[in-house]
Amino acid sequence: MYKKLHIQIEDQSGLPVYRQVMDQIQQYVVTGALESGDQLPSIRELASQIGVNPQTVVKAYGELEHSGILEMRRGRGAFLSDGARALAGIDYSRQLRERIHSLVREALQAGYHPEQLSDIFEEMIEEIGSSPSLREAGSEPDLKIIGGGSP
Amino acid sequence: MYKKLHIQIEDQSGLPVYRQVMDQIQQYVVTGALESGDQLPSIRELASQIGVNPQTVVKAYGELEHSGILEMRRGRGAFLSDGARALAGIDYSRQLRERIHSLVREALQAGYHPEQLSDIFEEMIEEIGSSPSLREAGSEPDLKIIGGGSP
Amino acid sequence: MYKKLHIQIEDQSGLPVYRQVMDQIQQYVVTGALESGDQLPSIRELASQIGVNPQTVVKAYGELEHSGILEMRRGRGAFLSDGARALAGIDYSRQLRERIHSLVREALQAGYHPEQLSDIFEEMIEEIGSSPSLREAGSEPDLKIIGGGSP
Amino acid sequence: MYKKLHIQIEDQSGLPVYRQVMDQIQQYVVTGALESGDQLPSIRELASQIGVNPQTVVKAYGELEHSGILEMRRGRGAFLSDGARALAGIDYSRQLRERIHSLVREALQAGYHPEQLSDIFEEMIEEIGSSPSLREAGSEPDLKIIGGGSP
DNA sequence: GTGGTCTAGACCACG
DNA sequence: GTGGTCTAGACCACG
Repeated sequence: MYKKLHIQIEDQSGLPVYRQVMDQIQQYVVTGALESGDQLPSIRELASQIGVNPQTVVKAYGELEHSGILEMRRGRGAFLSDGARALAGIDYSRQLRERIHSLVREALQAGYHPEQLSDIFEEMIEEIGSSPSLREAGSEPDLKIIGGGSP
Repeated sequence: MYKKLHIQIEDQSGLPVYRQVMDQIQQYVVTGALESGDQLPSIRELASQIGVNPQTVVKAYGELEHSGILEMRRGRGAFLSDGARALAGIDYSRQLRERIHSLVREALQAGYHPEQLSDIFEEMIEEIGSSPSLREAGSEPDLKIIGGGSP
Repeated sequence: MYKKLHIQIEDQSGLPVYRQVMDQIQQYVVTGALESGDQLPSIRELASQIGVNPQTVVKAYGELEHSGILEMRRGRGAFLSDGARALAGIDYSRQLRERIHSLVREALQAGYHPEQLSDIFEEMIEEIGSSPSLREAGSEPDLKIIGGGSP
Repeated sequence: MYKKLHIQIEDQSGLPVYRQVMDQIQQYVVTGALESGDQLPSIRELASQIGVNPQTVVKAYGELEHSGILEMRRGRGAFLSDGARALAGIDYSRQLRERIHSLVREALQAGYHPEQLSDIFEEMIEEIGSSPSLREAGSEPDLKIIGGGSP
């Protein structure tokens, strides 16, 4: 009935959990993995999946609703709004390139050698790319369609 | 008498202010813009400069002291410790790996292929790594020396 | 649900309040009165019990967390870490040596002969070491268990 | 003209420096090493000897004056008052024994073996007792008479 | 001037 | 309920 999200929380990052949830959902929208009308997991479902308190998901969904990306329909669930993609922000690939750019710039400035940096990247890509949860679904590796279309 | 820091607080980032202060000072140390023995702005000075309560800077400086990067000298000020660069480097390299990890995870999760991602990285590393500005002007990017030499 | 601590603040001692709190909790751990996994009073609870501002307890708990003795779990409380006893023991033994050092220095400085001092020490050690109360009742001297077992 | 004091400041103790100065002077009085009418070093003299700021000694002398132990005579110096010994407190040897007693009790309770404790004591006594600054003066090892009697 | 501690009170994130 | 961060303001120790 809804699309299963793979949300991963990092404790070290310093970012509030609800924000990490928000960011990752928003990212799904930006990449087109989630589309207008799609149903999200219920608050309880997502909370238990990622191992946090339901209130934390309530907060994340609430913020997304506030920004117009999500619509909570009482008794039915959470759905991506019509304008979701436009609201979710700029082109993800541009955003991604910018993040990589500033990361690389900073690291080289901090004294890392290009080869070192390259090695770390390759190591991470291999490590994460070969993890079982991502390997299956191909081009949309972290999204599985659980039920049908939108309501 | 001390080195003026350009610390930029972003309210949107979700990171606590004291953490942003810590991270940016650490970045100065890692890039070599701040060196062992250098005096930092006083707590009150930095607090008023970035517009926060002194206690917030106390917290940031205190954490840096805990990690051995800073030395607080009562009545005299805050100074970079002898092993500052090495210690900051260790911290930074851990943080860098975490940032790369999240970035890669998110990108793969969003549907990028490992090869695509790898290509973008290599491209960025080559582009930035070959720019001449990094090896010259980049070493003291955001710092002005106020007053005389170090104490 | 948590172990009630009897923390006594001495205004005359010259030691900061947060330090007195730290030292006394550490003492509980070293003597085995508090063990790994035990829950401590909440910050607010302890603060109101000893009549100080919560921030003061935050500082004490924070320092103990830094030294690895305590684990703060957001929304759940403060718990003694796994290695608490070993870590507290290291700290304590350092402090003990310092205290003995000052005491001996002061006494010699005040005119005591090394032999006199040595005699007093041996006398005390023998007197206290042979008292039976130490091996029985002494192990949980100031602690009452509130509520059920440990979490 | 005045009695030279050997004051030793310990940075780790957490006690304010001015208080360590006070305590040690008071101790000299209690043990009889300093007597009514004796002149103390000047503020500057003592400050430079122990390596602290003169204001710190001002504070210590001020507190001792406040408690009636010291008399500051403008332009002449600092002298022990008539009632100094009575005001300085109880018999030092009793006080010393009490400190040793609670230290030993605590350490045994914390799990130290009597032999361990004894070893630490002997080690400290030997180490400090053989230090050159204490070896010379015999029964009043840390006090040298610099000038004559009281004014 | 410098850092260090503490209070009273607020609001947030999380369970 | 729990801990975490921040403010405004005070006073202390030290140089």
